[in-house]
Formats: sequence, structure tokens, C-alpha cells
Amino acid sequence: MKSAFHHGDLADGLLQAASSLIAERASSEFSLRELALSLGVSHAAAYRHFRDKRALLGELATRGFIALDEALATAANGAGPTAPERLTAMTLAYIDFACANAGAYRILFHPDLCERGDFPALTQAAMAAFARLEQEVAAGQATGSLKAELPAAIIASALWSAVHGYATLFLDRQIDHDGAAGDRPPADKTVLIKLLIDSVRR
Amino acid sequence: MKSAFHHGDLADGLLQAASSLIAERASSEFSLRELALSLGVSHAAAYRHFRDKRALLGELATRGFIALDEALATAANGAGPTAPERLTAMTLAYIDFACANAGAYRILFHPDLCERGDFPALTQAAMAAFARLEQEVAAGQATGSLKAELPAAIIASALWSAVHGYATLFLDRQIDHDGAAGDRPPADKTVLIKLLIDSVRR
DNA sequence: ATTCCAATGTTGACACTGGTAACTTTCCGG
DNA sequence: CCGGAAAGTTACCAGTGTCAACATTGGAAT
Repeated sequence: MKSAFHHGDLADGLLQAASSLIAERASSEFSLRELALSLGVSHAAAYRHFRDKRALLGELATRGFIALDEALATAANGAGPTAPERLTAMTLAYIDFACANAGAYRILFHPDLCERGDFPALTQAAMAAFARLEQEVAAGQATGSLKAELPAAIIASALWSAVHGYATLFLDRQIDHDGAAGDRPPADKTVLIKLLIDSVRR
Repeated sequence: MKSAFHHGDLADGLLQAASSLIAERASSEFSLRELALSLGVSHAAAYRHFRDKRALLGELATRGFIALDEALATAANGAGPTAPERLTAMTLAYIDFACANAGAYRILFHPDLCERGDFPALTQAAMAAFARLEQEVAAGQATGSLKAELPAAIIASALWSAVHGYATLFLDRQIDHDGAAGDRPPADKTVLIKLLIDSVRR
């Protein structure tokens, strides 16, 4: 037992509690005080472990990007060998991850975290997930199954834009892919992905 | 002089002040109190004109969608007659609008406004902007310049997803299309749009 | 074992926020 | 001219992030 007299590992406890909260309410908003209360600890205890609320958000986002990266890796590993197959699986997994973890996904792009450089680990985790996508594109270009006129990074960011847009529009209830709701446009992630992959195929 | 003994038209004044604030700080966050203060009015005066802060946000978002719709209309009108040309102009205008009006664009998708039905005017404005895009797609299908296998609405929402994703990633500083910044992926809106339009072309 | 210290946690405050109730001022229609 | 509705004010409430001052704990050095 390495530490902790009163709680155990409050830093991790806070992160866990925050994860649960944002998962159950599908929103990225919570207060430090309710977090502390739910752990039976005083409202200021968190400040022994995080400089700010932003710092906690940053750590949460870092873990989120790592989880997202793992989901992408799993999808790619479970798919066939060709780049179009693998990219189809990855983009689909991306959208599914976002929809299944609404609160967590929103935190990845929390406005308070958009100043790059404040949280190096976060930047690194985000870049790692992107690099996985970019590398898959580059591999496809090398094999000849994808267009090679454009840099892999530019193609990858175009793919990212599309799936990110779909995910956020869906989470914000601006589009719908379920039953017929007349008050918002219909959408289809399969169609989006098919159009995307076809547009980069050789 | 139609009315207003103390201020003139506080409802509109508040909306204007909010617009200025979010424009200059490129963020969608502001407090009702600073709004009131900047108009030389007490902090509770706003509640004579808006039930909530949400109501003010809703009105702001409604105006934002209308402005966006106008930007799309202008772009389409200034473009050539073929659907690919027009859609290229519209998607480009969409991204430029978002980047030029960061705060306003964020408000369009503010989490507090995602419950559809709370603000009918907002839903209607958002649907009108989407309808303009969808109609352009449908026109292209009718002329034979765009693929006709898929419903126009599904194609339109795919286009929307892509440009929305690009815009939000850019506003959140997750991608960059300016000089070489090593800490975020490079992107190119022109490439994205070209890929998109080619993927729906016949 | 005793002592000391750094890590951890608590209490109480501060400024700020959105929101409400009760009161006052102003204007307009009868 | 006057009464009531509209518009604005003051005073308050609960909740938030944050900080400083204090208390407690456990392990390390003696």
C-alpha cells in the first residue's frame, strides 16, 4: 500500500466519479463539489490533486483519447487486410464510440482545453489517435488501394472531420438515424462512411 | 418613439451585446450580468424579456441559423448553374462562416439548446438552412449531375456532417490549415470539399 | 520510540453566477 | 387625471470555482 491515509487514491477516485457522472447524464458538465460529496470528502480536497477544474478535465480528456485510440486499434485489427476495409471499420468504430460515450466524447473537445500546450499529455494522446488513422491511410497509399496524390495527413484529417461532424451533430440531436423524426434531418452513418471511403479509394 | 422608458429596446440590446461579446472573445460563454452591466441596466432586468438564459441563447441561435442560411444562399447565387459548382460554393461558405463567427457558430450547437421542441423558431431556422442544402442536392439529382441512388436528405446530412466536423475541429484548434504547426494535424478545406463533391457526383 | 515534516484533508471565506420575490418607476389608454 | 400594466431596481437565495489558514496523518530520520 503505497499511500493515502484518508481516502486511498483520491485523484483516481475523482476521475472515476467524474466518468460515471458524465456517462450517466450523457453530458460533460459536473461540479467539483458534487464529485467531492459523492466520495465523502470535503469540497476543497480535489485541489490537493488537481491545480484546477481544467486540470481534471485535461486528465479526463487524455484518458478519453487513449480509450478512443484503443477502440480504433481494435476495429482495425478485427477488419480485413485492405485499407478500405480497415478504414471503414475504424470510422464506424469512431462514430460508435462517440455515440456510446456521449459525455466522455464531449470532454475530448471541451472549450476549456482548446489551448494547445497547456496539457502536453493530452496533445500527445490526441496526436496518437490521429496518427493511427493517418498511418492506415499511408499504408493504403503504399499498397495502391488508396489515392496517392494527396498527403496522408490531409486525407486523414478529412476523414476525421466527417466522422467527428457526424458524431457531434448526432450527440447534439441535430440529425437522427433512428425512427422517423420530422423535426430533424435524417442521417445514415453507413452511407457517410461509404461515400468517404469511396472518395479516397484509388 | 414606440416604447421603452428606460432603455429603448432592451431585448434587442441584450442580443446585440451578447453578439458583440461572443464575437470579440471568440467564445460562446458570457454572463447575463455582464450583459446587463454593459447596457447600464440592473442584472435582473433581462428577466423581463427572457424567461431564462437559455431563452436568450435560443433567440441568438435562431438568428445565427438565419444568418448562416443567408450566407449559403449568397454563395449559391454567386456560383455557376451546375449542382457540383453550387454545392462547392455552399460548403466552402459554410466553413468560412463558422470560422469567421466562432462564438456565434458555437451557440448554434450549444448543449443547452439540444432538446428539440423547446424553441420552435430555432428548430425551424435550423431546418430551413438544412432544407436549402437538401434542395440543392435534389436539384442536382434531377439534372443528372449528382448520384440519384440515395435520398437527397441523406446525402445532404453527410455533407453537413463533414463541413460541421471540419469547422468545429478547426474552432477547437484540433486541426490547422495555416502555417506548419507540429502539435496538431494539418487540414485543407479545399481538399475536403473536393473529395466530398466528387463522392456525390454522378 | 520519538520527533519532525510533507502530503492530505477540512473549514471558512470570497467573488461570481443564474434565478426569484417584492418593490418602485414610468408610460399609455380609458 | 388616473389606474394598471410594462419595465426596471433592490435584496436575496443557492450553487460554483478558488484560495488561505488550519488540522491531521503517516512515514522517515534521528
